[in-house]
Amino acid sequence: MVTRVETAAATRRALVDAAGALLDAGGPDAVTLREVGARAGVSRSAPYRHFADKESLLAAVATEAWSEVGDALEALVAEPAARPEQALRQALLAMVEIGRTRPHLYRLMFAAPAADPTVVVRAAERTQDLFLEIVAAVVGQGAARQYGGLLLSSAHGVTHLEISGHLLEHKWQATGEQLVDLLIGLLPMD
Amino acid sequence: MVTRVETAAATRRALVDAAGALLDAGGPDAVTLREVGARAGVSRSAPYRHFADKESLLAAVATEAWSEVGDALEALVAEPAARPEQALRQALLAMVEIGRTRPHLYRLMFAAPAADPTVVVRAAERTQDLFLEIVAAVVGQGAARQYGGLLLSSAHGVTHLEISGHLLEHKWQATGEQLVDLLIGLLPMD
DNA sequence: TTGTTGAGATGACAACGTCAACTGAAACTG
DNA sequence: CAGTTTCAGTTGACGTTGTCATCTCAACAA
Repeated sequence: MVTRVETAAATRRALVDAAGALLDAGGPDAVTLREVGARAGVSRSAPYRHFADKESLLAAVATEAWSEVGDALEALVAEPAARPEQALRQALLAMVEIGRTRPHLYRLMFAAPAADPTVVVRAAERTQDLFLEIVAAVVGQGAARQYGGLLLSSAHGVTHLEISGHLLEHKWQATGEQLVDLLIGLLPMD
Repeated sequence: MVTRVETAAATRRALVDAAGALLDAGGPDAVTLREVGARAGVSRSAPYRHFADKESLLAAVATEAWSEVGDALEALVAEPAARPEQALRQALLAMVEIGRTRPHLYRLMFAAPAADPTVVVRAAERTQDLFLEIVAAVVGQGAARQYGGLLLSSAHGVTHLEISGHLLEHKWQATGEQLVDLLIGLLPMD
């Protein structure tokens, strides 16, 4: 027996998945409501039963991506972490990694704030709370707040520059990993 | 006497200016070829006499923006610069500044690489060469290449995070300026 | 059973990027 | 000078897109 709310939830899932798949495969322009609907097995304007408009659908995709990053960080925090700076390194490289494997999704996560940015920002906030914990284990509770902002910004900058083709390796002679390591080396250890 | 090449050049200028103005005023979605043409005093498909397509027009806007940043850096390099780290600070804060005043243009400058990214990248290359000089004056010629990549990435990350609404001040208790100063303070002075 | 609800389908519309065909004046050629 | 070419610009049209109004119909409530 399939209830109505069950099929509705399943459709919503299929819509978000389809949008994400199209985004990965062909970039933002490839995400059309018609194609999203087709892949989800419904028709072109069915998404309007689940999202206010196209922007809201994309916001849902971004929110899920942030949640996944949050889960990864949560795993890092949960571990014993003999070497705190190793956990920090993994956290920063996780950003570089997702940027490389899913650049369009990464861009979406940092897209221009929507009319009502609360949904995406709230998901990002949890992520940054966890990140703050990881940083505190390295530089201490007191300095974590300022260094956390710098570390997050730098890792994002490295990632975003790299997927934009602006991190010219022949000029800087540095990969994303090397820049992350260089940054961590500059930190005052607690 | 107005020659044909003169009016053509003038039209091209007007098109680029109109596109930039529309971008600043209403974001990427507000830049339609029809409106660009109208503001430039020509009609909807006139831009195709000057640019291959809409993407090429936007690439021209981005290229000009990179040139302006390059000019600003050139002025910094030309000065005597009693304190090299002050020049570096100004260079980094220039990125934060343009991001704040013209966020949509800033995003365009770091947009996804086009099919043929050579045009934009070449303009960015000059900018980064100048930036390399400024960095070398602070950390020395040898270390400039690795630290330059880090500094550029970090400043971009701070700026991009800020205009994306993801640099949560209540969490990190740090403005863009403070993060830039913090980063500079970490550098090994030559 | 009958009425209500809400997910989905369909038709339609305006706006958009883009192209083909056309126009006219400047620039060149003899 | 006349004839020809070139090319910036216009207009008409086409396919695609996001979105809305309307309709359908199965799940639920009474």
